[in-house]
Amino acid sequence: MQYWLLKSEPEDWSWADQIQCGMKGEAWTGVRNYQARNFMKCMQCGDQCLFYHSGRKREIVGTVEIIKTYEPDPTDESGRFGMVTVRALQSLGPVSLAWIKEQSALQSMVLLRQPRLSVQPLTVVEWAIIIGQGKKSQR
DNA sequence: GCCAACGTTGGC
DNA sequence: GCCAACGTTGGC
Repeated sequence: MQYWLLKSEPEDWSWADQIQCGMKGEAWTGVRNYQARNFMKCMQCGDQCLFYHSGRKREIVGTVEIIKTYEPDPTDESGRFGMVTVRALQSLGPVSLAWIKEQSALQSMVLLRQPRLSVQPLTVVEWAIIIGQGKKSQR
């Protein structure tokens, strides 16, 4: 079981959108970066991911689960990139990028080192710290 | 709106 | 195969 972080511009695909499609989930299309693609190829059903809003928001707002592994992305005409399918698991109180930057235990997160990478691996520790904070800051 | 970081493209 | 030019992403 692996942990990941997925980034999305809320204007394109928001946490509210993700929740709205419920148990059937939604295809995570549009990744056009080889490093991100390679991480998606490693994903297995049951792996869990933090859902991060990039752009204006810059915060983690929930978790999703992989329910379908890597397959070709029909929105990619070149045929080079693929997608996975994810469904919403739970909402979290927002965990902001600013907060993450303040945590000494989170300084090695890929999010801080490679801010442009849209699919990233997480360590169990990073996952646990952020989930803890997300539950604490809920409502 | 700006800019740094990074990825891709294309000429050589 | 190198590298300059260019485009995109995303934080500030």
